[in-house]
Amino acid sequence: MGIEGERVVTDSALAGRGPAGTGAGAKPARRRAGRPPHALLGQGQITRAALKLVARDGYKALTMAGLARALNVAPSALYNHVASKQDVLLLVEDALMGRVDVSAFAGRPWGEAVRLWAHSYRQVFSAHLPLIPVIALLPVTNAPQTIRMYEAVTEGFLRAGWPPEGIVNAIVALESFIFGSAYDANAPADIFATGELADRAPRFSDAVARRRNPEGLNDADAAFALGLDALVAGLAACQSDRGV
Amino acid sequence: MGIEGERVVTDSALAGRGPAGTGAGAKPARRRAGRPPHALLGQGQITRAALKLVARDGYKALTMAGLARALNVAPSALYNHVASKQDVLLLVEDALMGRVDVSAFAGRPWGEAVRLWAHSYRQVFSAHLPLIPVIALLPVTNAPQTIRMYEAVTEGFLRAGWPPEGIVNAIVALESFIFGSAYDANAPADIFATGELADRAPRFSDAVARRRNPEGLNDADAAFALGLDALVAGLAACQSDRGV
DNA sequence: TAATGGAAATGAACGTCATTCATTTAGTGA
DNA sequence: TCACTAAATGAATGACGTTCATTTCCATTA
Repeated sequence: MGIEGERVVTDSALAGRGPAGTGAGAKPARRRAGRPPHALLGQGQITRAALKLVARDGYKALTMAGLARALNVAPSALYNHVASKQDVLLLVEDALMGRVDVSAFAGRPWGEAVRLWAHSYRQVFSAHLPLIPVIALLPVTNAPQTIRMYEAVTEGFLRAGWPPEGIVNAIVALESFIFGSAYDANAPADIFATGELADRAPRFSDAVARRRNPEGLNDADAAFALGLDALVAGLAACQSDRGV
Repeated sequence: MGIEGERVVTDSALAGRGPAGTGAGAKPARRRAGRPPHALLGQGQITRAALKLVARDGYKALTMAGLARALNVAPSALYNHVASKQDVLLLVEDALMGRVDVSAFAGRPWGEAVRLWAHSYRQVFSAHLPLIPVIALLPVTNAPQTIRMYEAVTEGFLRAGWPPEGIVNAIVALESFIFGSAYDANAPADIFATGELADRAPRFSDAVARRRNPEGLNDADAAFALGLDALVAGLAACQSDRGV
């Protein structure tokens, strides 16, 4: 909303070649070639359209053609603003990092802050699994929201008395657990169904059948809570032991 | 090696239509259409060829066409033995599970066994990142090596006195950490380079610069060792506290 | 004011990839 | 012996990411 200039320009720039007259409400409005009076695209619009598209139809629908359609633009127009689809994923990833709640590191005790951050982090990216390789493998350079998050977390660790030399490794360890748990949160309920091979794994099949979770937690949430408790407790203990 | 019947059949079934005569050493040997005298393919051959292809050229090269070429077969022939490329990935995944060392669960103390297993598990799949979504999201049914691994791990937990109700959650928590760490093991060295935005994240940039690892460990190995120690210690502690 | 250069759009085309289908051939069971 | 099925080829298809020539508009400069 606000003065985006989009609608005005779109209306005046429509070609008369539309399939059925020039009805103002016509959806598949076409534009003639050439640079439009005002810019239609930008990294911001692309990012927002990608987020909306993924929210509605999932990552299977996030194609350059689909994204262009959502923006009412030709696919090749996107390449004036991003170098590749990877670039789009990077934009989306950074936008999502802005949704990770790091506020607890400002005031709460370390253990509680880590837990709240980890839950938020996992929740955000559980719905965006295809971005996990992007986060885990691509440099954070030029990803301001991502850097902002790391800064807030680091501040929290420092405030809790962590030595700077050990902070990054602790964050990476927590992040690794969070990424893996995000995958697990999307696993089907029957992922451990042994089927015909049950008799070849009697103890495992029994453990799967007897699996019990704390009240109100599903399987994935219970495993995450267990691992997170263990990691937080273990890290707090390791912090004092482990010299540089 | 052994009586595979492959070579013999291949030689006799070659069509004389080869580009340059019928030289016995001709590489692009073509076969005429129709069912061959003896089967050329099977899930075993496909799995082995896929593993070899990935080992040589990586997952980018693991295409149905490339796999068919490695097997000296038309791409469509593969679909007589697997339903999809996902199916191929599943076969490869299960084969790799056979390489994960679970022997420590037979005799060593629980903490040491978990550590050895986790290191082996991470090492195997660090070189096979594209399989992680497959492991994490697809049911283990009809994946015998995978089930074998879980059985061995479960046995180790039971032997250490773990209550059956809590074993699966503990395994899932460890696995999540292992998967995330496998990604991290493939991250570039400069993944945390903040670049131009360094001044907006002074504490994080400082922590990255001052990062120090135990002797002989690179960044990824150090973070993995730290998190694994914390998880193992934390799980051992949680085991007693946490009732069902 | 006219000319020029670059930015931003279209639309056509390309190459890769997974997958399907018609066809051919060989083995198997009735 | 005959039908059926299994297992191969080769051609075709439809997505998808990406590139390129072309067109149009704006901003800068002579």
